[in-house]
Amino acid sequence: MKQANYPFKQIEARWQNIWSKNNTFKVRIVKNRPKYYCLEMFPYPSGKIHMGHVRNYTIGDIVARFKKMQGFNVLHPMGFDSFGQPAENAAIKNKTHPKVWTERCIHWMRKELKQMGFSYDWEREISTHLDAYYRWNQWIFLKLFERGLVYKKKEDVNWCADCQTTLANEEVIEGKCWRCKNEVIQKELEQWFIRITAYKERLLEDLDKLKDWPSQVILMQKNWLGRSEGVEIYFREKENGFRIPVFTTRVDTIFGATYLVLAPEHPLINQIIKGKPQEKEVLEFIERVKNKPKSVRLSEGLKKEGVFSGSFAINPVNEEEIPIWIADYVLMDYGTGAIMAVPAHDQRDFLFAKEHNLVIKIVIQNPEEPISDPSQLKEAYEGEGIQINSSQFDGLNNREAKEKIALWMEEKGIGKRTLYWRIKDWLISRQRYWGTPIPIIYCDRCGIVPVPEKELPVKLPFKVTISGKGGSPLNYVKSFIETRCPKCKSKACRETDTMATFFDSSWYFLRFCSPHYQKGPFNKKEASFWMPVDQYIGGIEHAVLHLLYSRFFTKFLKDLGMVNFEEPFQRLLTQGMVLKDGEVMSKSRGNIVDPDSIIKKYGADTLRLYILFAAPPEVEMDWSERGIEGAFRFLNRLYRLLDYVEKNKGEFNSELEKARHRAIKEVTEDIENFKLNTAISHIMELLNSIYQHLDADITEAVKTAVLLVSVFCPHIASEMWQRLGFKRDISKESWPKFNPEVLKEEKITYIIQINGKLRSKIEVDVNIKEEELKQIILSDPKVKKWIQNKSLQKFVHIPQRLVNLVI
RNA sequence: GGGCAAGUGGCGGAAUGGCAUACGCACAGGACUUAAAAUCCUGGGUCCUUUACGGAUGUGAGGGUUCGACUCCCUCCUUGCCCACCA
Repeated sequence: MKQANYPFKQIEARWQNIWSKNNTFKVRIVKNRPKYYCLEMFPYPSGKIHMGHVRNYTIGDIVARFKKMQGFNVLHPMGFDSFGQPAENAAIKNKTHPKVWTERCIHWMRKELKQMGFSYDWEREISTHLDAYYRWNQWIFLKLFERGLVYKKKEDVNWCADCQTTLANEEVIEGKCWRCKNEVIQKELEQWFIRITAYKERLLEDLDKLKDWPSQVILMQKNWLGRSEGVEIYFREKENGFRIPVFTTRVDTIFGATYLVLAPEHPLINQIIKGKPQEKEVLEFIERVKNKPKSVRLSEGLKKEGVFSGSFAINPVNEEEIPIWIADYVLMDYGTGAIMAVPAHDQRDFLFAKEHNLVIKIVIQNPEEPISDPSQLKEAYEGEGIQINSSQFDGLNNREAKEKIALWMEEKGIGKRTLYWRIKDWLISRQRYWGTPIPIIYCDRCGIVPVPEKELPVKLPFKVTISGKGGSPLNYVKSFIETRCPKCKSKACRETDTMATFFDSSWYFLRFCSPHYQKGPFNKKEASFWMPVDQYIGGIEHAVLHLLYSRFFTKFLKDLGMVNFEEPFQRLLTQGMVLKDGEVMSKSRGNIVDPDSIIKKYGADTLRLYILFAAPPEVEMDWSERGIEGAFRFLNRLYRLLDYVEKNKGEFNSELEKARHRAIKEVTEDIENFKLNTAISHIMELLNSIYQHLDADITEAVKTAVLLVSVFCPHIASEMWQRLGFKRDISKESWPKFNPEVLKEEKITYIIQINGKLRSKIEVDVNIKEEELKQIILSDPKVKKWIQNKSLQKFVHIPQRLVNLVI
C-alpha cells in the first residue's frame, strides 16, 4: 500500500513553504475588479484546532479561493479572539500567566491553520488581547458613553459563582452559565450596561433585509428581541386604591379575569399585605421562592406555587372584585411583574385556578365545541372564537374585540396599548482580569469620569495575582488603580472590572479591513471598500449572542458616521457540527478526533476534501474513518494521472470533452450554491470519465480536473499544476469556463411512461417534431405491448425529456 | 408548551413536479499477481420468476392535488435543534 500513495507530506510542506515565502495570499488589490470579503468566525485560541474549526475554515477557504480565481479582489483574513476566561483558568491551573498561555496557544494554532493550507493574508492577523486592538474597544466604549449608551446601575444581575463573574442575559442558558453550566444566581451589584435596547426597533426591522441569512437565525433573533404588542391595564387595589398595571396580549379576555397574580418580587406586596392575617404566610412564601434556583423553578414544569395575599383588586372594565395572589410563575422582569389571570383561556392560569379552587369564567366561545359551564372545561381554550359574558362586546369575533376593547379602554383611561420587549440592556462588566480594562475613573469630587481619548489605551497590567476568588484581580493592583482625576487632578481610582469579550468580537470584522491602522479602530476608506462582509461563516451557537451584538455595533458606528451601511454580514452560512457516532465530540466523551493526527496520516488535502464531501455544509456530519480513506484514494487516483499524461499520445475524444465541460458547469454552479459535497462528486465523475478514456488525449481534462480541485485541495493541485508545466501559482489562474455549445446533444433519450410508469426509452434527434416522435413511440415494440387493444387517451409531451401515454 | 428542520439502499448522501438511490463508503465478482496488498473494470433497493427478458413493489404512516409526487397540500408518527412559567 505504501509505495502507491502520493507523497502528500513532502508536497504539503513544500507548498506551504512556497506560499509563505512568496506571500502568495497577501491581498493585492487590482483596480476595476469587484471586491469580495469572505470571513469565518475567528477562533478563541485554545491551543488546538478541532474538527469544527477545520470544517468552518475549509468552507471559507473554498469560497475565498474560488472568488479569487473568478477575478474578485478577495479579503480573507484570520485572527484570534484572545481575551477570555479560559486563559485565566488555565493560568491558575498551570501556574502561568494568561498572556503567556494565550500567546503560546496562538502560536500553535497559527501553525495548525497554516498546515491546513488556508489562503489567509497572515499580514492582517489580529489578536484582541494586544493593546493595539483593545485600545479601540476602549475608544468605542467612550463613544458609547458620550452618547449615553453605556451606563452604570445597581441591579439584580446574573452571577456565576464558579466563574466568579457576572453574565449577560444572552450568556445564561436555562438558568445556567453557558460556559461552565454552573447554576446562575441573582446578585445585586453595580454594573456597566450597554443600552442595546435603544436599537431594538432597528435590530428587529432590519432583520427583513437579511435575505441571505438562514431563516432559523432570523427567527432566533426575533424571539430574543421579543417584541410583543398588548395592552397595559390599570387595576386598582380595593382598600387603598393602589394602581396595579398588568400587561396582556389578550385584552379580549379581560372580562374573564378572575384573579390577579403578582410576582414574588413585586414592590407593592409589602403594602397590600400589611396587617392582613395572610401577612406572615406571604412573607414566608416569598422567602422560600427567592432561594429556589431558577433551574429548579423551571424543572417543576406546570405545577405552580402561590399564596393568597388577603387583598382584592377591582377590574376596571366591570368593577368586579377579584383576589390578588402571589405566585412564582409570574416574573418580575417581564411586563409589569403582574398579570391578570384568565383561567378559561390561558393554560397556566387554568392549572393554577384548578389547584387553588379559583373562579373560572368563559368569555370566548370555542366555535367547534361551545361550552358555557366552566366546570366542564378540561383545559384552557386559547384559540379564536366569539365573545360572551363580555358586556357590550358580546357576539364579536375575539380578534375584532381585541381592537375594540383596547380603544374603548384607552377612551375611558383604564388601559393603554403598549409594546413590550424581551431584550434587556447588555451587561458588559466582568470581574475578571483577562479582558479590556473599562476606561473609567472614579473621583470623589467629580464622580464617574471617562478616561480622555488621548490617554488611551488604559493598559492591562501584566503583574497580577489571579486566584479565581475575591472579585476582580485588578482590585489588588495598586499601580493600576491609583490615578488622578482627568478633570480636577485630585487622587482618583480606576474601574477594575474588564469588558465582556463579546465586546471585542463585535467589530473585529472592521479591523481586518485595516488591521494596522493607528488613528482609529479602522480606516473609513478601507472599511467602505471591503465592507460589508459578503460571506460570513460560523456556528449556529452564535445566532443570538455575537451576531446580534455585531449588528448593534454596526448600527451604532453608522450613527457615529464611521460606516455607511446598516448590516455587517450580507450572507451568512451556519455550518453543521461535526459528530462522532452521532454524538458531539467532547473531552468528557473521549471521542475527539484530532485534526493533527488525520493530517499526519492522510494529509491536509484529504482532510479538507473529506470534511466537505461527507455532508452538505449546513447540516451536521458524522465523522467516519472509512470515508476519509475514500477521499485519500481519490487524491491518489488524481495524482496518478500525471503518469498517464506524460505517456499520453491519444487523440481528441468528444465524449471526454463533454464530460470536461459538464464538470466545469456543475462544479461552478454547486460552489456558488454552497453545494460543496456535490461539487466534489462532479469532479469525481470527471475523473471516472478520464479513466474511461485513458487511450484518448486526456491532457485538457486533467488540467481542468486539477483547476477544479485546486480550491478544495490546494497542495496537490499546486504540485500537479507545476508538473503539468505551468509556472504560475495555480491560485492565480482563472477559474475555467465551460462552453454550452459543447454540451449540446444531437440525440436525446426520451423517457416513455405509460400511465406514469417507466416502460421504455428511445433515442431520437434533438429537433424531432412532435408528430414524428409520436409515430416512433407508438411503433416501439415495448409500447405496443402495453397499449395492445387499449385506446390512447392522452399524449403528454415534455420537450427534450419525456412522454407520458395515458391509456 | 411554542417554533424550526429533517425522515430516501447495509452506511454518508444525490435528485428546477418528470429515469428514485448520482458520487462515495462497505460488499460481491472479474482482470493483473506465484500470492496478497494496491490498482483497473463490472455488479447491486426489495420481492416474484429457472436465468435472461420481464413483472410487482419501493423515498416514516395515511389521505389529497396532478398525465406524473422524494418533491406541492392536509392529518399523524419519529428524530434532532432552538426558544420558553414571556402574560
